[in-house]
Amino acid sequence: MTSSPSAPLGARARARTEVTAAIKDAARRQLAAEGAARLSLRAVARELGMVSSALYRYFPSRDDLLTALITDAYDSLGEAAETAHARVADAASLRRWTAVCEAVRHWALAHPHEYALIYGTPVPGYSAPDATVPAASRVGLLLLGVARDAHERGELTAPPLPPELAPEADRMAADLAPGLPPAAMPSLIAAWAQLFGLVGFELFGQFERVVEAREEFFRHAAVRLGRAAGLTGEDT
Amino acid sequence: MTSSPSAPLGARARARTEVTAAIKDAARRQLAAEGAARLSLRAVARELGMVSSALYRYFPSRDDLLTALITDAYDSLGEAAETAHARVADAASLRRWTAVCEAVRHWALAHPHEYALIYGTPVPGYSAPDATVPAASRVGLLLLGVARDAHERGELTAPPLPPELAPEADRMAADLAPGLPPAAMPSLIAAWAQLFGLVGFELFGQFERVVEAREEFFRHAAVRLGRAAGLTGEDT
DNA sequence: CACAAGAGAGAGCACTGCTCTTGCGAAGGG
DNA sequence: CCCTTCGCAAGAGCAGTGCTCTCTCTTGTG
Repeated sequence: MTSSPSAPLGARARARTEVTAAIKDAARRQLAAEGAARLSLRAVARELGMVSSALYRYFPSRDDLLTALITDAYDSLGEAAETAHARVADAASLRRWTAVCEAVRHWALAHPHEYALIYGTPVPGYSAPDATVPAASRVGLLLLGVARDAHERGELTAPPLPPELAPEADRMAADLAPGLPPAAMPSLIAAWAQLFGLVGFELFGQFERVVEAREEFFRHAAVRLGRAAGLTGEDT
Repeated sequence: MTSSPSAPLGARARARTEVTAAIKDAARRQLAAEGAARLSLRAVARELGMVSSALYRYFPSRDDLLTALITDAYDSLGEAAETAHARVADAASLRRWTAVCEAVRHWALAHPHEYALIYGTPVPGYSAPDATVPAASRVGLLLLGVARDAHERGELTAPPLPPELAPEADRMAADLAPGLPPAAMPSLIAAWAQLFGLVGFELFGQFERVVEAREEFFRHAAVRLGRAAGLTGEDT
């Protein structure tokens, strides 16, 4: 224990957090330049003028460094989506929905390797060590929030639901979005996943020779995604 | 050149193709067990009782081995989808659509690492060296084929299209599916990408604590995906 | 049958993640 | 104010990786 929290914090601890940040920065640079597969602890150490073994004082393993980067990436994407949403907070529901979708796409195009890190192949065997869960949920929760507002304004109509999906829909609503009609949940969750299908395909080259007018294509797809999720009204 | 094609083929060439196949088999086993990141040339060689340098007679680099596995994976998925489709060749369009979707999902669940290899993060920097294109297109073309049949039966209604997307839609129809109404193309392409969003999210753990009744959820989502793509009629 | 071409072995280079030991210097208690 | 502890970095080293080069021997083929 060192003194009170968020106070002086001890010169030693301060240095530690600084070095930790420097390591993450260098790692993020390498990640952006070369991708997660080529991220090397030794190269990071070299860039910082330290020796590789010294890094292990800050991150017990390469995977832990990656986990830190993953959480940061989720947060960065979540924040980008949230600020984009805030910028159109007064618009109609569908407009806000597409704003979030486009923010996700733009962030992904701007940070392809970080996007790959969080929505591509899970890197080490697999992971997602629970600590990443809140950060990972931000975009999904944001979309659900848009839907909830739409519901309150009467701009959400749940599509018909097959009876065998009713209990699952009830559970989803109870767990994830109390206040939303259960029948709307499956479509919303599906739209969330489908959004990342669109983004991932564009980013990972699947649209090569298939979709040329990417911007217009995505904008249209986002609107239709919102409609499929139950949003009504104009996309002004 | 050795003799006529597909004839005796020379005992030497035969041995070569056999060893090549054995290498790919061993590599595929390792891929399925450990994932692409942990696939090691030396381990493959060990399993085959050869020395690592001998492998380079057959694959000039690790990435070339991976590329071969990628093509095989695309083909395996494509074949699975095609046989599943053939099995319901007489059913209504929407039923055939969902059959393909479910085949994709089941193949992915059965071959997670191979799915990750082709639809996850591009492994080495990036690749897709054109040789993979035909294999990679099979599922997409199959879905377009379902749509074309539906169109001929009058079971496809193109959704409204914003005017700025019209030229792109024309190009898509001309390049990918002559015989389909251009206005249907963007929705079909989007549905194709969105299908893999659903599958990828389930496979990569994004549905943890979110979707529990995966089977029912996906079946419903696939139907709605087909409807969003323009398919009408029953999903018998 | 002679011989070149093909295939495998082995050593070695540069690199990786990670561990363990050693020395140093600053932080903090008596 | 001294002295001890503790955090930090360095270095050597281990096991593993992809890949190259050279050498040898087998084997199919003209």
